[in-house]
Amino acid sequence: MSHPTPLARLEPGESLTERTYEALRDAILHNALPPGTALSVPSLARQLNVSRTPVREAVQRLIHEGLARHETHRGAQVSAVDIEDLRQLYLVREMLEGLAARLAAERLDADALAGLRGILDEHEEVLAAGGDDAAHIDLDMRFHRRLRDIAGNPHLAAALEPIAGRSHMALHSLWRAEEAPRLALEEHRRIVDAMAGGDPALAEEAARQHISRLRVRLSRSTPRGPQDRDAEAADRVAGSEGARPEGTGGGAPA
Amino acid sequence: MSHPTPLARLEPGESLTERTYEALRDAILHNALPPGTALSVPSLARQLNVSRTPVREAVQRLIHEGLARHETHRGAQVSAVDIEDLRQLYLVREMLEGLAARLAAERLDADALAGLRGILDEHEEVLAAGGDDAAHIDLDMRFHRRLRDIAGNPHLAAALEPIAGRSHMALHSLWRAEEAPRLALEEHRRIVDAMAGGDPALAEEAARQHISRLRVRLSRSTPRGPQDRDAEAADRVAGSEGARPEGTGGGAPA
DNA sequence: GGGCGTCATTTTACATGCAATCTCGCCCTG
DNA sequence: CAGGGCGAGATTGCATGTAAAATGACGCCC
Repeated sequence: MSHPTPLARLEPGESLTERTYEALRDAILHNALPPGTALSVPSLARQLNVSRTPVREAVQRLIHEGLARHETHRGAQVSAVDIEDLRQLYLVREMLEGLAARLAAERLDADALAGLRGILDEHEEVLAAGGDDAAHIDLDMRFHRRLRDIAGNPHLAAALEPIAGRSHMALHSLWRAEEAPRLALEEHRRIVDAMAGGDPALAEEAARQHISRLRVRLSRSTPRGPQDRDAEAADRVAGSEGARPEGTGGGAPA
Repeated sequence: MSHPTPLARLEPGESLTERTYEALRDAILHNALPPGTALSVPSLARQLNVSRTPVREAVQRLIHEGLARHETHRGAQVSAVDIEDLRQLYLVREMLEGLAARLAAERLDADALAGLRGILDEHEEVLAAGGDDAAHIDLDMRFHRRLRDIAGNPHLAAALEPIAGRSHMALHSLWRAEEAPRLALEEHRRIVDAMAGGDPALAEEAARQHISRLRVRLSRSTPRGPQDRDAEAADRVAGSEGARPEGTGGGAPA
């Protein structure tokens, strides 16, 4: 059996456009269509056995969300998220995940808490079973997606979704099953604990620190860092309780 | 001369899809297509003298950015941003505008500063000349858009753009040329002053307070506010210098 | 007179046609 | 053998065709 297409068959349900979009999106986020892959509309249409129209619309949606890039008369290709992109993405994510955690903490109920804990437990199992990178990234995505669902602010979710998506894309090429996954899980736990403890401000701070540390680890793993010095220091020092509400913080006043 | 269409003629330049999108977007943001207006693809195509394809794609883009809503087999219509939406939008905007102001302050150069000050001056003139709501809203949009351009983070700009767009849509139905425009201008000035003073943290705080106060004024003008009490108090007290970096802030730790 | 089924119209969602444009490999030239 | 131009094929961008579905008006029956 040959594998001319890495795309999952379209699942039944919504419109063709919607299903095509989801198939492509999942393929990209799971790295089945790695960055740089050309997204030729006619070719995808043939592979998925649909006409070009829904594929075209799905690809445009991907472009809007930044999962693909577009050049006139040259078509689309899966975005490459480079280190600088990721750094900038994390700056935005830090604010938004913090807000999401705060709102989610304010609205937390038993079901929501159980759902989050369930994801954490699954995550723990995956890590214990030996690190499967893809599985870890998937659980990371599910955790954060669940969190913003609980937050109950659709505008926040809409803003955060593409940013989180692009962040996760980059992980496929950056994470080599080191310590990072375990650190991430620990930090997820800290967020959930703050939420369960009924402390929205602490939850916000924990979520911000989580992203902030991802950014710092990124800086460490790459020999670029100009002004990342102080951030690294903050990461080394920061305890588990909400230190400065500033999280990343700008420089001191002139 | 009859006005069968409130849509500006398509401006020459980019692709038809792009120009159609911009025409529709501007019409919505300037309230030429008020919330609830049906966006029938064939009808718009006739009015704009293009085929349905570019119109369809433009409408989908609007939907994606939240300027229009979509129901299956029922087409799209211009979104209605209600009070609750606006409150939730402001929560997100507060974080993002704060980040934008901080980043912009860090990257500020003479040109950028002159550009911002120019907008402020124009704004002052408009207010002095007597309040034209539409002109004010337009300048407000231009100010914030310029700010995020200066910030130089495309991911932030992409996240903020639709949120700011929807926020501004709502103003058409909410602002009745009272004190709000002047307050907004004063707060814009405070942001720019902090940036000019080389204080990114203060700029961030000023931007957050700006949005936070918009939200509080919103709560005051509508008899809803459940937990807005403390926010109103904060607004009354807050001085011009960066008080708590928290801005809106959650409660104290348990 | 009011509720209900029916039908015409309109629209969406998808399919396909087509010209202009781009890419890329091949061949010709020096 | 290197370099440049050329042409074949593929792709984009836009236009249009079409079945299925929804809406709303109309008339009919009770």
